[in-house]
Amino acid sequence: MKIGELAKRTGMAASAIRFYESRGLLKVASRQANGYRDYPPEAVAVLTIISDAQQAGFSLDEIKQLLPADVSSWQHDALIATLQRKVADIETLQVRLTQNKAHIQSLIQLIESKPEDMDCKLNAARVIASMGITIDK
Amino acid sequence: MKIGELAKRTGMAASAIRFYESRGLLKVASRQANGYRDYPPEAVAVLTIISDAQQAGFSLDEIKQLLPADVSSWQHDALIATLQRKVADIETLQVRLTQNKAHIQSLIQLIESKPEDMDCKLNAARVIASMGITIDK
DNA sequence: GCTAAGCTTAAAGTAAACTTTAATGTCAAC
DNA sequence: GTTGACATTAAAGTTTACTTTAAGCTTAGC
Repeated sequence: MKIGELAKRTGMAASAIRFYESRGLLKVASRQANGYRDYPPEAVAVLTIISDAQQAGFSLDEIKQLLPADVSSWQHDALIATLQRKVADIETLQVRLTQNKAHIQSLIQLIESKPEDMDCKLNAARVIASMGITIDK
Repeated sequence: MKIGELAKRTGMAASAIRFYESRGLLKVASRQANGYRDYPPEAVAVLTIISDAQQAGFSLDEIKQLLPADVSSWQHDALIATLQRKVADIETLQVRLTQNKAHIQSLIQLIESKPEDMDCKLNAARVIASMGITIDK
């Protein structure tokens, strides 16, 4: 498959795919007789992994560590340790998000129940104060 | 409080604080007689909000929308709409994180249960294949 | 045979979020 | 009264993750 189709299938730009190759995340694609890159179907899966890992908060360098050029050289323990660190990171972020969400929701409550006679500035101050208290770590 | 102490208290670099001011996230600090920035204690809370919001995946521009320069000019409805959009964003992110976490965990299971007699390449291929399947959106 | 779409490359550009640099000013301590 | 820590500014530099550009092949359709 040529780069355009791979791009279409993964939703990525062809330029991004070439970029990943240049950064060593993708092994150098074989070429057709005309010099065009020729990808095997598995390339879709690899790009999907890259995009998913990115969404999970991995940087391209981290992903590169997870997907070394030579697949057969994966280091069992290092790989597991990395993955476990990521799970821990995700859990930390989840706790954070849950708290922030609760705090934003109580803020919405607070603003919606704003007493009509309370002047704008006081209300704003109250909002700020509540954010300071509730979003605080 | 001067910028150095604010930096120490928030764990941010002074240059970052000046940068936030320049980008309009922080209202322009008042100055001491000597020209040094002078911050009220609340500045710590505001910076904490900024840092928390960032960790939750908000860009500085988004945070700026949440924390306009002139606090007294907050528009009730717009504010609530913004906050509700943020809750929705957080929920989207939560779903994604939950999925990614599950996928990483099943990957760990898979790698840990690697049959001893399975050669490296086959195992790696299995891992890749499973990532394609499991991490897929 | 021509045009348009799609491929190639290297190199430059972009956006976000800062940091670093350089040149200078202030202030507390010795 | 000079050293050293901390402050100021504008401007340039950095990193990440790409995109865009320019200039030039290849290929499919009319």
